[in-house]
Amino acid sequence: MTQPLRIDDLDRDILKALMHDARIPYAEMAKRFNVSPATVHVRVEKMRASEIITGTEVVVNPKLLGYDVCCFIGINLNAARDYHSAIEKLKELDEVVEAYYTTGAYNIFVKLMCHSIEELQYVLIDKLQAIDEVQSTETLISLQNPISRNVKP
Amino acid sequence: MTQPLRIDDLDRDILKALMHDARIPYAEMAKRFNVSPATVHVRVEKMRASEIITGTEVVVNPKLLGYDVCCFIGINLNAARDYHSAIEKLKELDEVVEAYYTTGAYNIFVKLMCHSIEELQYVLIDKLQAIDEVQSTETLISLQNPISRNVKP
DNA sequence: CATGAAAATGCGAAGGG
DNA sequence: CCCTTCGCATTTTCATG
Repeated sequence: MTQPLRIDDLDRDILKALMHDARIPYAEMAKRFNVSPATVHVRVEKMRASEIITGTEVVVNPKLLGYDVCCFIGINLNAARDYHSAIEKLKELDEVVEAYYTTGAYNIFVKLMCHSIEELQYVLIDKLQAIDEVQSTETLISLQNPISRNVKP
Repeated sequence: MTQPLRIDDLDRDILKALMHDARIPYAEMAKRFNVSPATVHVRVEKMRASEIITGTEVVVNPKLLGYDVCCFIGINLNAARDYHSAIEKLKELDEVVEAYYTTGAYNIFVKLMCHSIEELQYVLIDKLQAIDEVQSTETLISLQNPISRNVKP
């Protein structure tokens, strides 16, 4: 896996198209980029094999699923060595959708999605702060998400 | 749009499957959930129409595209009313992949992806801090991303 | 990298519980 | 009203040049 793969402009174009719509027909990309559908197929397979493309997923609107509250929480641990066990416990909380090991003010930084402020309060107090390894937390509530996109290939 | 749509267990199962693999055949979901492929089709169309599903995308590995540095930056603006114009300028920076309007210590919170620490330094000093509306920034570098997933339908 | 044919999948109409 | 069966159209996939 992960050989030092060469990505050319065609790969980049295909990738950009697929990052915008994973179900766009190969024939359409072929027409757009002036190659045959089979060539598109080969390139996509190559990028899957080299794990540049790791999968596909539908994009959902969390609000319409009832997730109205989005926030970030900086976590300080009692001891830095508690990192791994803390992460394992965070994985069990469905509300934690992202976690990062960070330098700076916090040991762990997480993104949380909740149905309501009440639920956030419950998750924060009774689930997150109930974790032994957690020493303190700092919460940042997001009111709006004006930019959300992927890296440029 | 967005009528108060009822989501039942079948919808949830289909959604979960599609969030894991947007190209899973309807026939396979049909077998798994004991309904006909056409029913799966109808449910997916319903969720697309109600905008619970807003699209599909391939999942890429940013590291293999050369994006080795991920960080979060808290931004304070000179004045809170500068929010909209600041966001417009942030949109023009390809390295800014997410932005949030937040309560608490910062006005705006962004996620940045860069190819290297050198590029981060350049983006931070010559692009981000060069924005008139920006008063100060605080950077949080992510060394690892042990949790990354979607909300539970 | 292109061609073309075979297999798989998506799609929508029409009918039944 | 929702689900299913069925047939056609599109798309993917692969062998060959």
